[in-house]
Order: sequence, then C-alpha cells, then structure tokens
Amino acid sequence: MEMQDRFIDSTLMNFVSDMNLMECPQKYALAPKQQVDDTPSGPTSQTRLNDSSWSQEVEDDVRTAPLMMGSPRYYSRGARGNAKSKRRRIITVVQRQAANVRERKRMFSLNEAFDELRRKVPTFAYEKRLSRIETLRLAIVYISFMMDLLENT
DNA sequence: TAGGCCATCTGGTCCT
DNA sequence: AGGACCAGATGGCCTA
Repeated sequence: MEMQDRFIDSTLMNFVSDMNLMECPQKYALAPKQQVDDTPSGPTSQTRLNDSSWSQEVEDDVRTAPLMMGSPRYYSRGARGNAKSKRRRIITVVQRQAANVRERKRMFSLNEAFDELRRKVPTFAYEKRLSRIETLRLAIVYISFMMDLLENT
C-alpha cells in the first residue's frame, strides 16, 4: 500500500514536471475587485423604464437602453445581441441592479469551484496560481493520466 | 507597452 | 414574471 502510494507520488511528481507549468514563484493575491458586496454601485432610483416588462418589436435603437439607465459607461450588446429579437425585455434599474448582484454571486461561486479544482490538480507549492483555463486543461490531462494509470495496473 | 487574466456590466435566451 | 445561464464588451491590474 505504501509502496503504491510512493509510486503514485513519484509518478505524480513526474507528471507535474512534464506539465511544464513551473514558473517563478509569486503570490497571486485575490483580485482587488473581488469584493462581492450586495450594494450596487449604480443609481438607486427606482426609475421605471417602461410600463410593460416587454417592449414591442424593438429593432435598431437598442443602445438607448443602457443610456436610459444612467450607466456610467457604454456597453455594447455583443454579437448575439444583433440577432433578430422579436420582443425585448425591459427591466427597471432596480431589477438590473438585482440581476448584477446575482451575476456577481454566480461568478463568485464559479470561482469557488475553480479554486476547489485547483486544489485537486497537482502542482508545485511554489508554482504561481493557475489561471482558469490552465486549471481546466491541467485537470483534463490529469484525469486522462489517472485513467491510464488505472488501466495499466 | 503589449498581452493575458479577471471582475463586472449588460442584454438575450432558456427554464421554472 | 423572474431567475439562471451565457457570451460580448470594457476597463483595470500585472507581468514579460
């Protein structure tokens, strides 16, 4: 049993060495913006943007929505936003802020899952913190490696 | 200074 | 109707 553990340990170390993920040590503190507070930063007035929650056939002038909401900066709508949307959902500022808070919490839990995954994949202690994409790719390789190990023992 | 990474905002779509 | 999920855009931080 111990022999097998040692075998796996040394194999793991070789595996990690092969991953070519060794870089200079540095602490990768949490991003400065990582404060998940529930206090929205935008305007707080409960401005009703529209009477109905869905607008009628909105075509081109969709850029007005963020401006109407008093957004401090301009956000374009992304590629999918150009798709022919029959009916557009109009939400209040309060609803938008609540959605932002939910989204922050969702991303926070996603990052927690990434952190948990980082702890599962083997890396050297002094190695710099893996990025999300590095974590996913290393996990894929690691799982494949372990499956091969199981098949060959 | 360019590029990578990340947090955040936002609107569209899907689902309950 | 509203929440979850998704993806694009943007700006800030950090490193080579």
